[in-house]
Amino acid sequence: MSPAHRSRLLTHITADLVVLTIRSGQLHVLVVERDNEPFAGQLALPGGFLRGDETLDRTAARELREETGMDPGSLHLEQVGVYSDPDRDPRVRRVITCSYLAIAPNLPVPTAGSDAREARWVTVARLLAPRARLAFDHKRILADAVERAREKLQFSTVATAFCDAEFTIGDLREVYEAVWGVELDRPNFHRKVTDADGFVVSTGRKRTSAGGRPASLYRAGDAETISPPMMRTPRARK
Amino acid sequence: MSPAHRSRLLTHITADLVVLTIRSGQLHVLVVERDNEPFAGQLALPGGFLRGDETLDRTAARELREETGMDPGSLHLEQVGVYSDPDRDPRVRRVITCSYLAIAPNLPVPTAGSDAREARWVTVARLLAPRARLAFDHKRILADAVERAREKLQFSTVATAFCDAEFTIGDLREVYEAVWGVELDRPNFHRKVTDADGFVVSTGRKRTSAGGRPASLYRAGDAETISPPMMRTPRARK
DNA sequence: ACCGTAGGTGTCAGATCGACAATCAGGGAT
DNA sequence: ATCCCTGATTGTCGATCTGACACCTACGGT
Repeated sequence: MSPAHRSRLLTHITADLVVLTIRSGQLHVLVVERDNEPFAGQLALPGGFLRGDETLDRTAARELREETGMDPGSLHLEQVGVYSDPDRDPRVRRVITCSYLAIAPNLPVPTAGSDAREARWVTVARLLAPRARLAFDHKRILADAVERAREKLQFSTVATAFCDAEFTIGDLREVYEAVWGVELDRPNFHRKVTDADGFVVSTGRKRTSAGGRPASLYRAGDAETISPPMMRTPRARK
Repeated sequence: MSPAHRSRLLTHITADLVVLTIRSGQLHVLVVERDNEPFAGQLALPGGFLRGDETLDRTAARELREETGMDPGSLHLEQVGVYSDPDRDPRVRRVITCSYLAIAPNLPVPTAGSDAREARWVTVARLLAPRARLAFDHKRILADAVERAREKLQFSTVATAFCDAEFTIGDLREVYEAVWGVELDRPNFHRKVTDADGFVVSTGRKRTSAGGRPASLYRAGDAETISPPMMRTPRARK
C-alpha cells in the first residue's frame, strides 16, 4: 500500500440522495450548496454520514428528512450503487458513498425543510451538460441514478411515484416524456396504461383544468411491474 | 446511540461474490466453507475486505482471483447492493458489505484456485430452500443476486456470459431455462435470438454432439440490451 | 355560438408471439 | 445399409400487440 493511503484505512460511509421530480415538464434534481470545504460553494447532492446504529437505508431516509424536509415514508427510495474510488473525497478520511434514488411528486417545496441548507431544484439537463460541475463525483452519481430511473420506467410502475395521489393519464404521460425526453402518442399511451393490469386504478372523479375536456383521475395500482414493458420509442422531441 | 453500538463507529467494508454458473442444467453458485469464527464450518459466499488503495470493484475482482482462481477479466462482474444492518456481523467491528454478481461459463473448476479455500459449486435451489442456512446474511444476498440475474436475462445479453466463447443456440436456451426454471419453446427461442440485433453472431462453424443434428456455433454480439425483451413465459417445468 | 385544447375511442396495417407441424442431419442400433 | 432417436432449424397460422392517425367529446374562453 502506498504511504498516501496508509493513513486512510479508516473509512467513513455516507448516503447520497438523487431526489428527482418533474416541474413544468422538465426533470429536476434536488441539490444543495456546500457550506464547507472541500468544494465549498459548489453544488452537491444532499447526503450525510452513516451512524453507528442505523442501516444505510435509514441514513438515506433520515437525510432526506433533515436536509430537504420531505417525508421519506411517502416517496419511492431505492439504493442505486456504491462509489468507492479512494480519491473521490480529498479529505484525510476516506469516504465511500452509497447513492439512493428518490422519486417525488412536484408539490413539496423542499427549501421549506426545517434545518435544511440551501436546497433547490435544478434541471437534470443543466447539471449533466458537458461543462457543468458538481462536487466530488456527484455528476457521475447523478447520471447513474437518472439512467436507473429511465430503465425502471420501462418495466416498473415507479412513474406513479412522480405523481400526486390522484393523477390523470396526461400527468403520467408527462412523466414519461420528461424522463425519457421523447414525445409519446397520446391515444396509444392512454390505452396501454389503462389496459395494463394493476398499473392505474380509476377513482370515479375527474379533474377539469384550463382548456380541454376533463380528465379522469386515477391512483397507483398494486402492480410493481408492467408486462409487456412500456417502450421508449424514439421520436423527435416536442 | 445505544452503548451496544458506541464501540462500533469504525466499520470495515467487504465485497462478497455471488458467482453463478450452469452445470448440467442447474444453476449453481460458488460457496466456501468458513475456517474461522464466526460461522466456522458453515457455508458462505466468497469475499474479502476492501484495501486502503482500491475500489470495491477491484476488491471483488481480486477476491475472485484469490479465492476461486478465476480470471476476473474474462467474466461478467457487476455490483448488486449494499448490506448494512448493524448486526449482520456479530464481530466487534461493524462490517458492511457490497455484493457482486459474477457470471461464469461452466469450464473452470474453481477448487483448482491457488490459495483457494475449500470452494465448491452448490445448486442455488438447495441453498435457497427454506431450511437451508448460510453464514451472515448471505442467503439474502444470494437471493437478491439471483433475482438480479433473472431480471437481467430479460433485457440484456448477459446470458452469453454463462456460455463459452463459442456456443450453440441450444446452450443459450439452457441458460435461460436453468436461470428462470422454465421450459422454452425451441423453435421460437431460436428465431428470437438469431433475429435480435447484435445478440449472437454466427461463426461459420458447427458443433456435432451426441445425438441430433449438428448445431451452428455463435459468439456474443455487440449489443448489451435486447429489444423487445426476452419474455419469461410460465410453462410447466421439465 | 364558435374556437382552441386536451381527453378518449375507433380503425387498420404491420410486427410479434406462442403453438406446433414439418424438415434436416447427425450418431447408434440392427 | 437402413431405421430410429435426438436435437437443430424452418414454416405456418391465428391471436395479440404496436404505431399511426382519424375522429369524436367536453370543457374554458371569447
